[in-house]
Amino acid sequence: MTETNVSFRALSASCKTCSLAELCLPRGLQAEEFQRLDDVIKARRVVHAGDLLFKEGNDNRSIYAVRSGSVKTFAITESGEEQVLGFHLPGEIVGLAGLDESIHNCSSKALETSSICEMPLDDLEDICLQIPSLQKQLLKLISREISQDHKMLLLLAKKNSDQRVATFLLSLSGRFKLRGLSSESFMLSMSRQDIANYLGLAVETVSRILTKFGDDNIVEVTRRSIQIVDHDRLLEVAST
Amino acid sequence: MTETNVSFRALSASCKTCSLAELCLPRGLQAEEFQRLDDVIKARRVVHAGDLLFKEGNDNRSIYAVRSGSVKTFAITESGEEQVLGFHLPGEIVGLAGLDESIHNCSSKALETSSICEMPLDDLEDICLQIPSLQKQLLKLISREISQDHKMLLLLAKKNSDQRVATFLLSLSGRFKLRGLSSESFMLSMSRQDIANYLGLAVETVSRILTKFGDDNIVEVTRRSIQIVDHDRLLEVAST
DNA sequence: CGGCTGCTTGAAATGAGTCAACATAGGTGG
DNA sequence: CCACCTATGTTGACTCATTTCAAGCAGCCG
Repeated sequence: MTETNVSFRALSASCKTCSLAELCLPRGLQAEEFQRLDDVIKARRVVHAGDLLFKEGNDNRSIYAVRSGSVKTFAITESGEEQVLGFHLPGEIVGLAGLDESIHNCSSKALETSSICEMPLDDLEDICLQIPSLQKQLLKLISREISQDHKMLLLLAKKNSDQRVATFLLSLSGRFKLRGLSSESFMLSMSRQDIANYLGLAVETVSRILTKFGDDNIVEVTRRSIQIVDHDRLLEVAST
Repeated sequence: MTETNVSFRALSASCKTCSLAELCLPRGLQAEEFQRLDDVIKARRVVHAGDLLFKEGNDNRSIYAVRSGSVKTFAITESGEEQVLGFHLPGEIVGLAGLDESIHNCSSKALETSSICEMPLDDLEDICLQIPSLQKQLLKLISREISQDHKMLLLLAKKNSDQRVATFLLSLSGRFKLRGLSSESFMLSMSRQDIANYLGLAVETVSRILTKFGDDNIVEVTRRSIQIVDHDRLLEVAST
């Protein structure tokens, strides 16, 4: 086995592991190390809209990589309502919040037909001990998760409804771009209900704002298809 | 060096490290391991109200344990406002969000005269490789941080102002209790401004609600001193 | 072709914010 | 030691953004 770094191309070529890019790419693993990581990963699994990836209270500690499709994570409040905590697109990791107490403290559901890779955490922790750079990378990912949550706290605490929706659209746009997809034209895989829930707004408010953005020629919205027409104005709205 | 587990009493006896209970206690480190951890910790440091522990963009990656006093963490928004992300009481760890990108992505400021232990992350990561249980414990702590943030997202997205303030008081109460302090009677080290900012409310709203809780004989509030009179009613308000 | 679910739109209700004035505590300096 | 000054906190009146309630519309599936 050679000592060359595993490139993004090589990762992508490996069917089982291509969605692990986020976990191992930034530091560049040695091929041997990469193989060890590869062994941990269970075969990918196809889920359909509404299927649960994992459930609050689950004792099966794993993290999941979205290969294709999309999922949402959510918690259930004392009063039984759902709180959407985040949406996860292809290439992103889900389940990093569930490392405590050996159980997941939130649930995850597929928004559409999706392909998912599962990595049992016990195994992952073990090879982290063997591959220091992987441990660092895992910590980084989790830390990034916290940063993301902090952005969300800020959004909920300080931004008005226009800013929230604009920020949401820009976040999706940026993440699509990162994965090489169109940042200006995409489909929403989540319902207005999910968006509203996530942004702490009423469905009606989200609907009204999308219509308004449409009237103002900032985006073109047709049902779940989004076309960002004026990226700059959207940016302006998001931070104003 | 004996192989006995380090007890809480032993930890507490160690001046330098007593606030590390949260990091090493739950799994019980061996004495030798404990010594290695102890070596990482820089001497404790006394900070005064308004002093910065660390600053956004700092390249000095460390986590901090609050030994006495209290601190807040906060981020600065694009428009220059402050967003309070959390308050940290004695025995709690600060700075877990800053492991990514080699910089802290939020800042931390002392709310009163406080004693703080600093642990450089590079050293901590190194000994994590030698002490697997410590790695798990660190992951758990970070994961708990995420859970806490999720609770906060839920609060900001779903709860009204009464519920937010009630939840806040109960959170403090519970954390004081956990550290062996009175859960029914305590001092707020943070200003109304900080509370309001944290809860996504206006100062006036926080003030009004505290007054109302006082009128309803749920708590007694005198400036920054809080006495919880009717814990059950407070619980009821928080979740209603 | 219904019927269902998800989305949009309008009108009315309301919770929280804003603005402004006032109160009190703690600190400073004459 | 007292008088003043500034910080922080409280209270009231008014405004407004967002929610709630209610109705109508459109795409989709059996």
